[in-house]
Amino acid sequence: MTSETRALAGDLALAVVRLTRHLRGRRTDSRVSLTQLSAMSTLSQDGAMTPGALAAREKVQPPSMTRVIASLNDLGLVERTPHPTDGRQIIVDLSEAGRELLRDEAQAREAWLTERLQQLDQKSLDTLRDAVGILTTLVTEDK
Amino acid sequence: MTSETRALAGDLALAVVRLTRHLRGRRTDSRVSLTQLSAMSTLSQDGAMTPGALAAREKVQPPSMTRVIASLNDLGLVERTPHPTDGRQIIVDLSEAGRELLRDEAQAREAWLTERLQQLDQKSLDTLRDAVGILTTLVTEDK
DNA sequence: TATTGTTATACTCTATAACTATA
DNA sequence: TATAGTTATAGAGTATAACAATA
Repeated sequence: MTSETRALAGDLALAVVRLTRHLRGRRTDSRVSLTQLSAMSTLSQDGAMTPGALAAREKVQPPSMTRVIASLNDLGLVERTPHPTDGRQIIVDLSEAGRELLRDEAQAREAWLTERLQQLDQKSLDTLRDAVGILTTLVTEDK
Repeated sequence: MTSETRALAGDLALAVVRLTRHLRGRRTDSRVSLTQLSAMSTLSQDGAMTPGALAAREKVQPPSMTRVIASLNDLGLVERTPHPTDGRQIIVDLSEAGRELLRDEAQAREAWLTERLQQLDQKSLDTLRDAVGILTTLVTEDK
């Protein structure tokens, strides 16, 4: 049973790594990468926050998030405003263009994956939906 | 329904990308990366083959596979032998050390993930097991 | 001193384009 | 010519270490 779980961990790791390879490699018509979209989704769900907080939510190191924010800022998708009381910090939030992109493009983005999913039966779709919830919990749970 | 599927595709993409980030970033005591392990798994399951064939199975471009094979060769985990009749081709196969690594280390490798999984109930584990099968089909199916 | 964010630097993974050797 | 593999080069995504500004 523990050994089964270990085997499942290995299989799951390979499956998600391989799917990620496809998703990243694929041209999507979207202006943003999955890394950028992930950060934007968190801002949308949890609201404006500092770069440090966003790095923590996304589970990346602060310098990595600095770069993601800079790229999104260059695209006009996020805005940075000074922290009202602490001069060291800044607040990052989605711009109007960022919100619009999430609203209009986010779901149309994964066309390849959507097409694949449409060939599955309802039971498989339900399984994947459940799995997404479980995987999200795995990653979100604090280390 | 189609719109639900589109939403699922977006959620699934974010979930697997985030989990992959964790899996890649984590130090594992293993001598091989997930990319290397993925190629080794394919060699183990499907047997010796040319670099081109391995690139096709793994759905990467040939130059990418060249590098993976070179790194595994440096580690002594795969061996390259000339093709018996076609001087352009070579045959890549796991070495004895490579087989041993897959046998002994592969499952112990994802310690972090295994620990997380052990905190799930049986129903969630079953769901993930089913999901792994579905995800694998998604990626394996020819584009 | 401690904290926040950034800069500097480097490594992995992947790609496309161009090259070499063989068929 | 066409094919298999490699080399050259580049870009994305991530990390750690060192720094600057502020608390």
